[in-house]
Amino acid sequence: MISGELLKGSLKTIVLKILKEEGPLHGYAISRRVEELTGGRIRLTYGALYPVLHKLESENILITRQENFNNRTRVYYSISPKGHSVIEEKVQEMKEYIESLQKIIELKPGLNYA
Amino acid sequence: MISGELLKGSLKTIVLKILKEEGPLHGYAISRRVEELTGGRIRLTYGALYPVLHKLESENILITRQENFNNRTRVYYSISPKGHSVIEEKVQEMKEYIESLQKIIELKPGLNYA
DNA sequence: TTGCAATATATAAGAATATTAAATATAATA
DNA sequence: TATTATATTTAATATTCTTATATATTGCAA
Repeated sequence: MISGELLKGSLKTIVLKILKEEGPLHGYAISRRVEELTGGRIRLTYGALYPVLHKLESENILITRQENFNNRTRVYYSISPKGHSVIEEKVQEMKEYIESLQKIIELKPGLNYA
Repeated sequence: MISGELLKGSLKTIVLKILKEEGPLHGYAISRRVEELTGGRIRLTYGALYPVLHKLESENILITRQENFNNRTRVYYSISPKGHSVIEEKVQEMKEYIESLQKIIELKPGLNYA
């Protein structure tokens, strides 16, 4: 698995994008979906995931709906009207970030300046 | 500029890859090179950069050479023998991470499961 | 039928890592 | 002369993640 170090800062964008395209989903399902999409390489720990979901809800970026399923509570999250523009920004930012990282990762041996 | 949030966890790999391909370089030059490569989108703040360089040196991943240039001290960093294998791992990890992020970012609207 | 894995959410303690700001100092340029 | 660029360092603070713990049900296998 990819070290959690790299995940820092991306978690919010990952959650929002998944919810935008495939929501409403509950926390556990988001986590499984990310694992599935990335071949198990990215795993969202619940200690990080749920606090992020709660924060996004408190910021009115996500809205929730509670349901009972087999006596277990499920909290379904989806994007609020306000949330959509936030997601577009976050996704755009991540695309630029990925492009930037690729320019560095694909560097070939160059001149040595010293 | 890209929010620092995303940078977390990537900084070390960025520094190591730059030094591998274009080192030896001093801290200030590393920062400028990253800015140049990413069109100003990634800026390494010195409060983050120098502590990382010091840490990598203390872990024997980087080695240093001090020089005087116009009465200013420059500390040139380069990769130690031990460092090369560390870099390969880090770069490979980042490649996989980028691939994983792309799978999420490129998601198209799908079935709504709820 | 007993125990384990999977499902489902929540939160506290701690570690790691970045930002911001402040300090220091010289050279080059306007 | 004042500002910008060069060059490094460190402390205080904020953020964000991991790990561990708690709770509780369902389904499957031994």
